[in-house]
Order: sequence, then structure tokens, then C-alpha cells
Amino acid sequence: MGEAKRTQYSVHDSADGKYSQKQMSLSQASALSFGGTANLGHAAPALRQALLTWYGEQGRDLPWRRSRDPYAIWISEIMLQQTQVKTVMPYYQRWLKLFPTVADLAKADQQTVLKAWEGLGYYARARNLHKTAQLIVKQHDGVFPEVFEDAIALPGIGRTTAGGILSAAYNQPVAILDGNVKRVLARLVALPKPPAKAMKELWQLSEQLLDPQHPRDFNQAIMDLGATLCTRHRPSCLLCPWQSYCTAYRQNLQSELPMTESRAPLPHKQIGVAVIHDNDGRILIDRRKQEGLLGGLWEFPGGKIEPNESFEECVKREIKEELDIDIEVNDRLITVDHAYSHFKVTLNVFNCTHISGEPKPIECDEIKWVTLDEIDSYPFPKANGQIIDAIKEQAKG
DNA sequence: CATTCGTGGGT
DNA sequence: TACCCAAGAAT
Repeated sequence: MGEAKRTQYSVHDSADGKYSQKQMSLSQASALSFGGTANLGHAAPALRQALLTWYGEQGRDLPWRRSRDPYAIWISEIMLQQTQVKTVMPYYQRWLKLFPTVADLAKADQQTVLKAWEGLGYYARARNLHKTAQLIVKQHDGVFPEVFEDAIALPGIGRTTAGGILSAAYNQPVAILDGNVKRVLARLVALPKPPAKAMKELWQLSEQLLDPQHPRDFNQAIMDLGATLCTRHRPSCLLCPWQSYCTAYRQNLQSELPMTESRAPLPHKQIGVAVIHDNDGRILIDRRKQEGLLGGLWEFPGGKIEPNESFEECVKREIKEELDIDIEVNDRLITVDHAYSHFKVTLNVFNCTHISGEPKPIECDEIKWVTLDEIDSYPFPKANGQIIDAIKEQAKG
């Protein structure tokens, strides 16, 4: 190789700035020839063997792995969607004590289910768990379905989750493609594009590699590999059972892969929020509609500020529109900044006094006046926790 | 195929 | 600090 091999250029098309800017040499870039089905068929047996041996020695001891109960495994798979193991652990343990069986979950009311989920985020997962539990009781004799087509037809269960459950609970040879597997495979073949742009190829790879003799352990093992060694930052390649098979490692690209797509900055919204007090020491809360953001959870009413509007005007207007009552807007209680997955908010929270009118659920499902003792039994979004703390603090002092 | 869905942790 | 990302699914 001559001088050309050190030629620096962006692998990505910087013209549209879509991919993050990372530099690599021409020889490295030319090695990124993966397109379509990778030729890993011949190496699959050796890859399986190396991975399973490593898993036997270094695999994580996780509570749901000690169980073969499809219900418990299902719960864990849903909780683990876009959520780290460490975060899930306490929720998982509490959940199984609250709802030990599918039947227990099915007969619970949604508020109890959402309260158990409170703080985990992506609340459609909890609503779908509840719905699906009732479906399993009614349509599947109370047992999580063993047929892939039946499983993936259930609310909240996609291809990866179905594969995760069927392989873990029933040892079925069904492939998975979660964040860990995507990253591991992207490095293994030095995938020359963001995983999101190569889903078909990655699924093929996952299916091709899956050990038909040990699907349960293989799927768990490849996830462990991604979670503990083949991490996003500073991967431990020297300890990796796939080191000698890994194209990224061979090309010293492990820190550059997988490729990422840069995202537009999140929009920021200013929200006016009302903590409405009545004359009996109660506060008004409302339950959000089932669909959309934070569906089914409780909140303090309010809404987005309009151009050339003060926070006080915003709060008074929103409360009139949403509840059809008149209030007096008093002092600012607290200001809460919070980031959701696709936008940021500042909650400008004001103490308010109920003046007149019976509140109507115009843009929500339900309204309640609650005391500070009762409020803890309602599921609230994370950002509202600070507001509740501030109200309690205010009541003390 | 792109967007909408939470929250906590890491850099 | 600000941004990225984590055992994804639904629309």
C-alpha cells in the first residue's frame, strides 16, 4: 500500500451533513464493502462456540434469567425496551410482587398498573401490558402464546421482543435485533452505514448467526456481549470472544462504529401550569387522555404559552379553555425544566385560587380535587414530582 | 420510511 | 452544558 492509504476523507457524505463526521483512511474505508448478506456462514459455528463459552464464564446473572416463566420474562422484555438493566431491576422486582401472574395483572385497574410503572417512561408499555394481559387470559388460556405470529400480534410486542420472549421462555430459535445486537453486528462486519439504514441486512445476520441448538443462551449471550464488552464507548476488545472475527477491530474502527445520524436540536416549549387550591386545602389534578404523551397519567393542568402572552395570562386562559373555571393566578411556585425524547419544556408553575365554576373534563379524561395525603396514590409524570414536592414543602412552611 | 413516544446515565 | 444513547413499538 502506498501513500493513498493515508488519504483522509469523510466516509459519510458530508454534503448533506446527515452522518456524524468521522475520518478514516482509504484502506479502512474500502474494507467497508458489506452490502446485503455478509459472508459469515462459514464462520457461524466458530462464532457461536466462542460466544457461548464466553457467556458460560462471563454472562450476567439477571433475575429474569433465573426464571422460565413466560409471564415474568415477558414483563422483563417490555421493561427493558429502551431502558437499562440497572433502571429496570427495582421495577421488575416490585412488579412481580404486585402482579405475580398474568391473571393478577389482567384484573388490576389501570391506575394501579400505571402507578407501578411510574417513573419508567414510555407509558404505552404499561398500558399495553395491561391490555395484553387481558387478551392472554381471554384468548390464550392465560399462557403467553408459543406461536410467533400470535405473540407479535399482541399490543406492545414487536419482532425483537417476540424473539426475546420466545427464545428465553421456550428456547425457540427466533432471532432478536435490539440495540446491543445492532452495535455488535455493525462492528463485526464493519457496517458502512447507520444500523437504521441496514435493518434488513442486520436481521439476516442475526438469524444467520443464531445458534439453532442453543437459541436461548445465544440471544442472551450476544446481548451481554453488547452490554458488557462491545459497549458504545471504549469497548473491551481485548476481552472479546469475537475479537479475531471482528472486522471493526481488525481495521481499528471499533470506536467509530456503529455510525450515527446527527439529529436536529430539540424544540423547547414554555408551559404555564396551575396548582389550583380550593378553600378546603385540596388541589385540582386531571388525568390525561389515553393516547399520546404520558397517556393515562395525572398532571396539573396548563398549556403552552402563546406569543406576546404573560405566564399569568397563559395559565388563566388555559384553565378556562380546558376546565371552564375561573381562577386567580398568584405567586410562582416553582420552575421545572425537563427533557422528553423529542422536545424540552419549562414548566412555569403558579399557585392559583379557585374562584368560580365547576371544572369540566374538556381536554382530559377526568378531574379530581385531592389532598396532599391522597396525591401520592396517583401516577404522575417525572416532571410533576418536583411540583408535588414544592407543594408539600410550601404546606409545611 | 420518519416520527412519536420518558427517563436516567455517560461523556 | 448539551448531547447521545439504552434489551423498540406503534403509527
